[in-house]
Amino acid sequence: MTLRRFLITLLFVTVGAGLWYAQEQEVRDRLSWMGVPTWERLTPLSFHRVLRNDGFLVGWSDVRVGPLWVSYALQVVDEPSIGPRPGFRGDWRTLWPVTADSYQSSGYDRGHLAPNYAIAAVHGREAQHDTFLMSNMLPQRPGLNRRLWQRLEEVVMDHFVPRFGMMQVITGPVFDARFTQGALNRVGLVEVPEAFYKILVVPGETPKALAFIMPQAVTGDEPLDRFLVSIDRVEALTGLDFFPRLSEPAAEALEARVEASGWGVEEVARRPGRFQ
DNA sequence: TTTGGTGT
Repeated sequence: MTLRRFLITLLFVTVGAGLWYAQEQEVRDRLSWMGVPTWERLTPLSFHRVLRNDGFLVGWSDVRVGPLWVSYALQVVDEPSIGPRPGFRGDWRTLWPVTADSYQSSGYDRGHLAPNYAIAAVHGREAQHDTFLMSNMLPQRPGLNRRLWQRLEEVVMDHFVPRFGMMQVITGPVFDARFTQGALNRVGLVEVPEAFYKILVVPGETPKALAFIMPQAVTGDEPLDRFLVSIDRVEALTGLDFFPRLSEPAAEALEARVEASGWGVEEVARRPGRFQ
């Protein structure tokens, strides 16, 4: 009798775990392309766990006390209706006490990784709410956050997405490898990145990709194409492996070089920002 | 405000 009860319990647990796993895979496939980023070599600095949000995924590091990447899809929206900006909020899933006032008087902005406007336009109000979780923030210098990065976000949604119809985006931090410049440089508990990357992919038979790395110290008026890099370069600086399900030849074709032809970058590289 | 913080 007890054995039978045990076997029935085991059956339920197995089926439940299987259903959870299948659903998790389905969500991850929908919010990423060719697999979520993973680590090239497993070290404490590259280890992360995946937080599921409405409209985007976050690769959360308990060592950096911040996200290592976010992944989301964008598509053309004819008449986006954007609700007002909700307030910043802590995320209990991170366990770390990072709250809305954690960056207070630090000189750093709470910089969105998954952006408010684009996520709200494409994925709706609940998703917009999730972009204001502190697990989606990193300390960003105002000149970068409000100016150069804002210009890049605007160009993605207003130029690249209409040009190609849809786009997969991965964005995140680059940390300084030097211990005192990196691991010890924190706002509260959160490690301050030295730069940020953004990878844009147009899926298809011959996928196209564009990658940028932008440092903290910018004026904000720089042309965007000054910051173009290869995906291999981003992988070397972050220790992450992007698009792990891509075959070796396809990865080589997509990641080894800067291939900006067809994107029309020069048309938008000097487009001015909205602020200041 | 398609980004934000500071000081009142």
